[in-house]
Amino acid sequence: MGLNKKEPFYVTTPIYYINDEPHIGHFYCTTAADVLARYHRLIGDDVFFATGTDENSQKVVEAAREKGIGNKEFIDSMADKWRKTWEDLNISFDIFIRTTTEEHRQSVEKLLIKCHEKGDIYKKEYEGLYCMGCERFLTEAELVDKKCPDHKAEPVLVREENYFFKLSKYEKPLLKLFEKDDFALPVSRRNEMIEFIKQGLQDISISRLTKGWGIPLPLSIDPNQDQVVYVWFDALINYITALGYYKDDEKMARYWDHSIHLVGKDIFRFHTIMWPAMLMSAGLKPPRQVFGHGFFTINGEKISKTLKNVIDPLELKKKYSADIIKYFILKEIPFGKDSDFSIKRLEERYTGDLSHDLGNLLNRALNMIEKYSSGMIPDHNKKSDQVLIHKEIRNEGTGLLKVIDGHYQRFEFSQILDRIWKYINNLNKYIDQTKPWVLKKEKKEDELMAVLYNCIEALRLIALYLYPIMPDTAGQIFDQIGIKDKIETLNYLKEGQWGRLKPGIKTRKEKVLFPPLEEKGEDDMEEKKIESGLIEIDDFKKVDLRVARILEAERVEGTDKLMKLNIDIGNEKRTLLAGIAQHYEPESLQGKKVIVIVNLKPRKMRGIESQGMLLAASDTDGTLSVLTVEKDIAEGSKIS
RNA sequence: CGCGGGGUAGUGCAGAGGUAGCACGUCGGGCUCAUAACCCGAAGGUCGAAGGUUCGAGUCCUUCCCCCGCUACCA
Repeated sequence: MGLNKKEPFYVTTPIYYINDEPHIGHFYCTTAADVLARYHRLIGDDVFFATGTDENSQKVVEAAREKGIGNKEFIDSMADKWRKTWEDLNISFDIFIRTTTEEHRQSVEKLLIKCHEKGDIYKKEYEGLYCMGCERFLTEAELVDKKCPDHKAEPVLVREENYFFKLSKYEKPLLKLFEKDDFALPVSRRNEMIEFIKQGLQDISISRLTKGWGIPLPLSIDPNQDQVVYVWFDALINYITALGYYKDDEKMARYWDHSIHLVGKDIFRFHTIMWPAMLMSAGLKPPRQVFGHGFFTINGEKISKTLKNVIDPLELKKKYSADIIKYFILKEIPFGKDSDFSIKRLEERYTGDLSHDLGNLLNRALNMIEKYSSGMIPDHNKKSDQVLIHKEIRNEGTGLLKVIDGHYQRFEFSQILDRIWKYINNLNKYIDQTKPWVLKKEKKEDELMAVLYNCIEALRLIALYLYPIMPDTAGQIFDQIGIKDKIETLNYLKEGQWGRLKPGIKTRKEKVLFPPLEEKGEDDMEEKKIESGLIEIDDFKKVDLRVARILEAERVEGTDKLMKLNIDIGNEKRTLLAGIAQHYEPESLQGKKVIVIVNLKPRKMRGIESQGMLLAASDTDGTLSVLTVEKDIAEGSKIS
């Protein structure tokens, strides 16, 4: 790595789970990979950038059946959705990997056979607690109340004959791998993994009895052909399928030694322990680097489908451009840490940093050039280079190139933006100090032209530096300055020098960059009201509240809090679940008139569908009281 | 319980032994090229608590408190 050597560079995102909908967290990781890819292309490296979808999960079958379509139809439509999402968000991936392709099947087979030849795969009967939701075996220690903590379902005792991979054999080589201090980042997570290995590794099951979906084990390993490869084991292999491992493509030799996996902290262990071991077994090198980034909360809450706080990046893009979102997520979070995502913060950043600092700077510089230099880039005034204030602005600008490179090597995206913005602020200051409008009045033409040139030249550098993170914005700045070249085609090192901008070019000031948000209209107002906690009467009217009479109540088996209620809402009877079992006896509820939301989207819990929600009040002492009506009133009565 | 992360200005964060910093917000001033913008200045902190080490402690040690995650049955 480094600015002077041109090297191959291979960056990957995880392949995303095909049943998921893309959300801001996926976008975060993918953006980081995109930024790295763009930066390395810019400095002249030979870049390959892979992303894709993980499609061999058992749950595909269920999901397809639920939708009433074929498996293939389902995965094709979902894969399409993921690919389109990234395309729409201007992600510059080179390949989109799908694990249901024949190529991937061949990769998996090839790698497995290598591991098998090495003697690292064996058959063993296994008995364990299997969670259908997770598609994995759980240990006793992981269970909460005998249930899977993620899926709240009791795992089933499964006895299966499976194929195992000798992970335990690789403890020492793995520890050795971790000695390379930049193999696994950030350091905190690296240390955790080292501790984990030191506690001893267990062999892992890598196959499941077939249920008609997934990659069959190679014939030479499983003569019965009744097992498919465990989805996790096959998923990791996508990273080499992308390089044509199955056909010994030259890409494998070219890129593999330069691989960087960006992954979420949740799957860091798979990528830094299991995956390297698999590769070593197959006679391949481990990945060069794995980076585990942090997670977002949304307005302080964990991203969760049940909380309905999943933010679709494409929805967000309708109001804020991809560049704006990218700026925000990379600026706001030190890569590797967790942080919060909120529209309020995003808008604050937009107004302060993008609109007022950068947008306004470009606008004022172009305006002055139009006014004082008839829209032409003025001549580069050599004499001014000796004046301290001008010299400083030049040096800071050209010096950034190296500083930024250092931050890229360490994945410090927020620092890159910090440094660029420091420069933007200094430029604003520079204009204030040199006062071009005074120079004009005093007819100091030479100095005026020097200042104008320096401003616009500095903005050219800013655009250049900004390109990997905000490609559209950078392009627009180039356009408005009047430069015809596309940034991605330029020689970065050369363009990072001062004075590349040729005098005499006509500037092309267009629409202002990052206009104030208010102009965007009513959506905005609504958003603000919600943020401030105020709602419109119409918002309230969306909620259909009714009086209901409880017919029967019973505790839900195996839960502390859930009570199953059969209720009568006048024209129909319904079942709903309420978390009140610790506060009420079932008998005492019978016949009670209570208040329920009847138009709430039904939701299944513990296998029972709850068709509504019971309203109750609770205080900080933990007292809970169900809402009821003050006079007897017919069930089904509307509340408004 | 245990293991991690964290508690620093109104808010969001940085700092890891030597005069408490940044951004936003607030207040005051300047400027007029500009997107009610930009620039300058000020106010604002007993750095979670208590003890200790040290000439000197956000920074090291000990104990404790609180928040968050691992580990969300409040649909």
